[in-house]
Amino acid sequence: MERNQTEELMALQDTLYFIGGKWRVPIINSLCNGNRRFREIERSIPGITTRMLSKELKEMEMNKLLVRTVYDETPVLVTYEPTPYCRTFGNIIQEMINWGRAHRKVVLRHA
Amino acid sequence: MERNQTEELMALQDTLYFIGGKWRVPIINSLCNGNRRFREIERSIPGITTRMLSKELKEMEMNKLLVRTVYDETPVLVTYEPTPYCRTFGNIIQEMINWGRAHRKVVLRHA
DNA sequence: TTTACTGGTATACTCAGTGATACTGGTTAC
DNA sequence: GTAACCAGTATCACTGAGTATACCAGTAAA
Repeated sequence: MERNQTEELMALQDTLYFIGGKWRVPIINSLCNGNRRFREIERSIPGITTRMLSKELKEMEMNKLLVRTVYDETPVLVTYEPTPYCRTFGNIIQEMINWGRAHRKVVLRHA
Repeated sequence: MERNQTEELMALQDTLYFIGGKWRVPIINSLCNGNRRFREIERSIPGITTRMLSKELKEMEMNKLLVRTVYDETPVLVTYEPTPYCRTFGNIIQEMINWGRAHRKVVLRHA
């Protein structure tokens, strides 16, 4: 019981650490919704800056959450494709969306 | 489709805002696991400081996530009881625990 | 009487995450 | 020629979430 509680907490904190930060989850969601190009993702998440998006996408590429592909066309075309690993967050994100919908009236957003 | 995507994102960001911060989710989890007293909760979450726990518990009381009760015994006894509202995070937390377990090997914790 | 528990408060600090703004080099459309 | 798109980079500034450490009053056990 006690041991189990500790193990649960560690699993929980691993997850929290991995999706920590303000933008990681919205970006995963955007990719899973079919957005692929930089400006497309940027537009799909109001409030995010190019700087933060760029930074997050780089980290996510390193963490194997997405694959960045540069097509040598003209003009140059870059796509960000979510990996199957990225999609393992589907359940968490869906539950978060469910919660947000159910409690829309309660939460006061910060501007 | 486009409209729907925006609505989803807002629900998602509401949730993220509400459970934002490093300690909120672990505290909810601790309460839901049956921990009730201040030092008990504190011990159940390694790394948290009294200051952060105190701060979070106050906010959570204001947000109706828990009820703080002072029993006028000797020595004084204080309990923190999760509300049904608090328990609505059960699904999200369970999914986070599941994810953490499944990907234990991949994540590198900080410290 | 000294140690350790309870439920916290007080003060000071720090730094990572985020925001704001501007800019680049190339392409296409008007 | 100029305006707007693409995919970003470069600086600078900031702030508040989180850390570290110490402390308090009361109770109780050794």
